[in-house]
Amino acid sequence: MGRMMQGAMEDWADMLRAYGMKATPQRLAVAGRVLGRPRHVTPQGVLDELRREYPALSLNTVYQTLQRFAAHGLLRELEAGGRVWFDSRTEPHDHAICSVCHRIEDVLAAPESVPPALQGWRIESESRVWRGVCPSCRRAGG
Amino acid sequence: MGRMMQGAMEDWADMLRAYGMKATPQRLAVAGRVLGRPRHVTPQGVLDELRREYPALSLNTVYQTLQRFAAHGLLRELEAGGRVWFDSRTEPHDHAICSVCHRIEDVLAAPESVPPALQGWRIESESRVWRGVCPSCRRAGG
DNA sequence: CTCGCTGCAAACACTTTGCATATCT
DNA sequence: AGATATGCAAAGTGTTTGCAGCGAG
Repeated sequence: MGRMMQGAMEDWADMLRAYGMKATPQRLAVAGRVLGRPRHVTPQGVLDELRREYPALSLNTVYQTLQRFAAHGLLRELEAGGRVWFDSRTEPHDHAICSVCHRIEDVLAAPESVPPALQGWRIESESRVWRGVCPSCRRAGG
Repeated sequence: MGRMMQGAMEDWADMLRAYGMKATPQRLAVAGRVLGRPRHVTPQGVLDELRREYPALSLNTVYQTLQRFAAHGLLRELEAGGRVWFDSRTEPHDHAICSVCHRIEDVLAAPESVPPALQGWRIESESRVWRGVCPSCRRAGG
């Protein structure tokens, strides 16, 4: 993402309004942190990152903002490790979760067909998750 | 499972001891309810089922028992809908979750190979989950 | 008898809700 | 001005922990 910060912020403001959301400073801050490059974040994590810049930002607002973004398809919501995560990569893809550092990594694998056992279902989404130890944690002696 | 209850209970007791676990009435009750036929249960759900028979049974004990079973490979642990589930089907398989009735159904699909993007990982487990509306909820107007 | 297990209750972690105030348009 | 968003705090859920007493081996 080569855009300058100021330009990007303006983009976010316009985009929020295009989706019928008010462009508040809090939402712009969250958008600037989360959207535009692939990331996996939790609400608490976003709050921690933004607290220095926005001391009054509340966890509640972060939750609502992320959920609103997800509802508009700007983020994908997923759960892992008993937490909710929001993934800014919107194209279909899968995930690998490290059981040591708990980070989530995108896996761009070939899509596969829905198995015949699911005849009669109306499928809304599919997800594949691998769990294991990531290369850097293996090196560190995982 | 055509066995008689008493016989099955004895089997569980022997199995528990074989795994180094004491064969307490609570564990036998949980084993009898959960093991031996394919089921997806939550700790609270198991407690609800057993409360009539074991009024003093505690949620804590159910948690510990299910986790102990999972640690020995008698159950598979998975999370969905912000809850922990224990799956008594131990062979590799996938899951479909109904977004209306929230039930989890087993999907016996052909296994697939680990994508090349995961080179360098030590893979511990793989899971595929489809979300959608199950046939009976569709019929009911989902 | 001994060690492990159970049950109770409190502690935890994460998420949601209610409402008065502040802010965007 | 009007509608919506924010922040605070409290309530809700689900899970884990601590510990005295109990019970299986």
